[in-house]
Amino acid sequence: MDESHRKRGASRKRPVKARNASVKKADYEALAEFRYALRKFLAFSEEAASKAGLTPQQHQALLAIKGAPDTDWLGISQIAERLLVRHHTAVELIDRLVALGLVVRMTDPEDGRRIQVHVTKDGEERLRALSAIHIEEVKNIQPTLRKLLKQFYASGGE
Amino acid sequence: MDESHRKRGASRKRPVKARNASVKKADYEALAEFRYALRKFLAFSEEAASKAGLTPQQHQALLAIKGAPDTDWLGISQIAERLLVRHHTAVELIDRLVALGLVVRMTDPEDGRRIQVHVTKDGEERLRALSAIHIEEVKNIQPTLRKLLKQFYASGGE
DNA sequence: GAATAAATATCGTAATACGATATATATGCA
DNA sequence: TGCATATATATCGTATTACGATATTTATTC
Repeated sequence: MDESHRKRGASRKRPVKARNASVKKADYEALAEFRYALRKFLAFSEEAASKAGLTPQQHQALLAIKGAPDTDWLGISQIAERLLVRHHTAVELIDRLVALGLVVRMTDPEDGRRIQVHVTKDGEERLRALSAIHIEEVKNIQPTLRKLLKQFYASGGE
Repeated sequence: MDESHRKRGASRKRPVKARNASVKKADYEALAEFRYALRKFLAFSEEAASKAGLTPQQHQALLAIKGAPDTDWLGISQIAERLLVRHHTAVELIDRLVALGLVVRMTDPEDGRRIQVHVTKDGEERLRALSAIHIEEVKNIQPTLRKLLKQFYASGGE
């Protein structure tokens, strides 16, 4: 729809910003490959979590808590932030993790509204096993990912 | 569950593969950060697709088709493969895209069982706009992603 | 100490991926 | 040729889960 604009742009010495004027076959291929790689990694992660008896979100919640800088617990809202979901979604998620005995709720002594979500011994063990194989996997896919990212250096711009 | 094995391994001069023996705080943080970055990118993508009137999966289906090497169409099964979903999930997904007028079904002249899913003019335009901003975004997050990946070079091993 | 804000919780709903199953076409082989 | 089996796509009912709307509890402010 911007063909005419491109033409006008092309009449200048240098087009200001070609934007979506030219997205080439190679660009689609690069994006598609990149997304496929991400999906593969995410699928690997889901499979691993599933084998450990966890849903992907449960795994990510545990990781968010143990991966928090400085502390070993998080509040509901902070978990929601890190997981990019709404507060009440985090509430429900934590409900299920509590039911599984993988986290516990403790009211914050300094603010009665807030609760601290702590990972239990059992939760920590499962997360540790999962994390170990994830580190391996990230190492494995790193070269592929780097190669795919590199394709975008010269892409799409003009 | 493999604690005993670890113990036995630890009695050797050098543990063969410490695996999940030691996953440190920094490892959890690195994994958590990495996943957060992926979520952010995926959220950006969802938002962009949504603004274009598409679900994330619809966007990915269009991208998979136009991003297929050598051809400009794909069969249902191939779409399912690239999207890592079951065949019938892809069928339903394509149903919705057909309803939106973004793709069309054409029976393959060489195999009556197979159908070719082609992207329409309208579908292509939407995908082009989406792809342009995605290329921009990937360029933007590249440095962050590379930095995060780098953290895994020395991680978790032993 | 009443009003407002912040954190967490509850409930009903909608979207979608899935398993089980069905249909249509192709292929192999006696 | 014709039947058995395989492959590709389609249909239907179900379960999971994230969400919006709303409620409850505790803090804060003036």
